[in-house]
Amino acid sequence: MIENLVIVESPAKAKTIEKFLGDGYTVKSSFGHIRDLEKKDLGVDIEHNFQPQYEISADKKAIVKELKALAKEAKTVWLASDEDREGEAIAWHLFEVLKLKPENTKRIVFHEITKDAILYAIQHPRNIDKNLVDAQQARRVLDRLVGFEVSPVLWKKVKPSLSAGRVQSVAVKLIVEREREINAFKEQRFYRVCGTFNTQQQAQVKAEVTTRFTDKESTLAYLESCKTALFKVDSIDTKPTVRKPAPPFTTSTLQQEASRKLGFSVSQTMAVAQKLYEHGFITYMRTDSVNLSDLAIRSAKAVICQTLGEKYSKPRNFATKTKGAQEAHEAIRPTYMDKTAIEGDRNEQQLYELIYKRTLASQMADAQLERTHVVISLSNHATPFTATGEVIIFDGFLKVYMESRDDENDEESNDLLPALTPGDLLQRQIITASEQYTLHPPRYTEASLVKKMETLGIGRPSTYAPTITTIQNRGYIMKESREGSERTIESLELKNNDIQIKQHKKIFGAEKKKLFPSDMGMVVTDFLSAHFTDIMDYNFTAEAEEALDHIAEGTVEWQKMIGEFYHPFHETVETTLKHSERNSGQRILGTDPASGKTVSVRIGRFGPMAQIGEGEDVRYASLLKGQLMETITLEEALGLFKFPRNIGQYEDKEVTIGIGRFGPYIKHNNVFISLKKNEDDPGSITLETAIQRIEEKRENDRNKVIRTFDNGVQILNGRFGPYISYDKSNYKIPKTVKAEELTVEKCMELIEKENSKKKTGSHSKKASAKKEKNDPKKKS
DNA sequence: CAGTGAGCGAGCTTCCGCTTGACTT
Repeated sequence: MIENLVIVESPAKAKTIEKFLGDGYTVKSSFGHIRDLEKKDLGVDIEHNFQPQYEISADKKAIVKELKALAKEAKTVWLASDEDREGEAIAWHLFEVLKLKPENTKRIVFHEITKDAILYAIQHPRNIDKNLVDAQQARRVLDRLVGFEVSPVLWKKVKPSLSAGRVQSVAVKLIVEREREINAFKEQRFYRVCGTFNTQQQAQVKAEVTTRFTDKESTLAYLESCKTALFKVDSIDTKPTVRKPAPPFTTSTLQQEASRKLGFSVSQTMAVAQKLYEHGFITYMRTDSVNLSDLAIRSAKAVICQTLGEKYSKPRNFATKTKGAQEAHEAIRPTYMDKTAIEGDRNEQQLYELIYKRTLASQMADAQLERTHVVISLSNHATPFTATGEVIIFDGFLKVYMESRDDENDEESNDLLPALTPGDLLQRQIITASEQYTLHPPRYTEASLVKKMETLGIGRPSTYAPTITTIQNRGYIMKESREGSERTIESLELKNNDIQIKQHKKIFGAEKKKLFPSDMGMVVTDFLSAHFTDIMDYNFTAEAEEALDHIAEGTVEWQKMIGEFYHPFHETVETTLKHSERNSGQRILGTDPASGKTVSVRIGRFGPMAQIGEGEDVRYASLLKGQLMETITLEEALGLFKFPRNIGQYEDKEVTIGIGRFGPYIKHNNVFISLKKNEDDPGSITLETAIQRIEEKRENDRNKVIRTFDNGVQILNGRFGPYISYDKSNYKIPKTVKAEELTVEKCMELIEKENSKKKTGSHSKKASAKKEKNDPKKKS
């Protein structure tokens, strides 16, 4: 017999709370939602007022069984899921599934995991808020209807297995639209003029001309004026400014900062944060709130006063500005502010340090700065130089932490300007005019996409990372790094009385881990935008949220809201199925000069391809990585048909260059070798480089086998280090063992161990259910 | 692994948000 059963969403939370509550309380976790709409079918009975058809999720059967048994013998069941729409629904589903009785069921909520907060919650139970539950049901049903009615339209009109949804389709659209902005961007060349000057006291001042010169002639003319000009300090403007610390982390801002400062992907950030959370180092990592508990604010204050002094302390609470924030949790912060560092691997330590500093800084005093703006005029030209300097009067929070920005530019400004007074004459040292190009809008990174989605109110802290993974797995977008191309840049340098023209090389257009749309992403976005304008509208979610609020307030019935959306929506689905053309994104590029036939591109069964001619006597070629149907030229397309191409002989065997399913390759003596992605161009690779690749491949193959035993066991070198191969299966080697020292007996032992582990694993229902769920059908 | 792109039809795919492991060639 147990006295009290408390059910929360997260097991880590359960452990902590159990400690606070002590004897008489059994605290268990539901592991999130336990029930969902039917997995296979639509799961919504449209005929009967959109009645949802729920089933216990396959991976929750065991936990439901356990909770049922415990609930049966408990005197009181406390439903302590999160205080938001989803949490309320979880409580209600638990109530229904566990067949709880109203008289011994209590609903409690707390936003912070402290003893006081939990004891207070126990003192103030309430009932399940059915209106809030209904808002969740409406949200769930809406997403199901959109996803499961639009996706099949794509299967018929574009390609099987594609997906569409309220969140993912709009996320892809953001990437597609940005790519088109970039393609439409006309870059402009200009000259940026910078100079260094000396004061009478030989102190240096760096200054810049803020107006841009668009051509070389006017730039040269300006430099000519500089030759003979007198430079005079015209005006000095000094303004005090304050800088305020950023609020503590939410999921979104943590993902952004970890990406900028540590180079983490959003899913990596979440995985590391999960570890920190499980070890009790930080509070919950999926949150949209910037709120800190009183306890946290007090202990931050104590730490700041003790280590830095009282003048650095400024306790504050931040207001959440994010659209649709539900604020069921605190901001992400260290559990204990006096813990400046933790044990763990490098990533964990780095992320903890980031969270620690951000939290501490948020409770610190503003930084006091003084910004000085100096105008330096020329005696013979109207366009002045300006110099800016910034001096920190009081560093405040900057002592600890400084937020990074997406558009970090390397333009240096003077931190410190020498003492100047208006009328001072300055001595020109070097003046440089360097050629520059205006920059196209930046491509999204994973983290900046999350930021954009958050401002649009699309997606939730728990879904940002999975959504980005999904649209990559579906092939709508790719994360890629691209090497830019080298350009020769000119700079005009005025020194003494000479103007010298110098040339140097600079890389342009390099991209690091940026999001690019695929042809499929573009075709699907265009198709959906043409037929489902409302769902593809960036405001769709925000408007839906507004309607959900009315349901939560109890002023609108959830089925009414769904009905108003569904009927016109379903009409659109039907007419699109009936009337729209199959869409392959076909584009006519022109005519092939050799044959006079039409050259076009479209998405075929195996992806984007180019085609010469139609009907009989047609030739096909796959597009290369990095080529887009939208931007490929006729010449580039024709180039694809020059393969396979013989480039010579090596060891009396032909060397040919071809393009296959996995991109360009070298074929020699029936061996295939991939070209190096960024170095080798299939159109121009020389025999010499090809031979080098062949030799490299041979060398790698030689190194691949570390050892072969008589019974067929091999120790091989793989992408992730050494591993054991036996009977067509691979087995990992524990980090504690050196691969070279493995004996055949030890190998067999490891194989046995791994095999027995697998057997027990696949017996559990949990494991097999998972397998169906994730599988990005990519990779081979 | 590496040349593919017909057409038919069966049977499958798909959403968003809550939660963790399991699993890595």
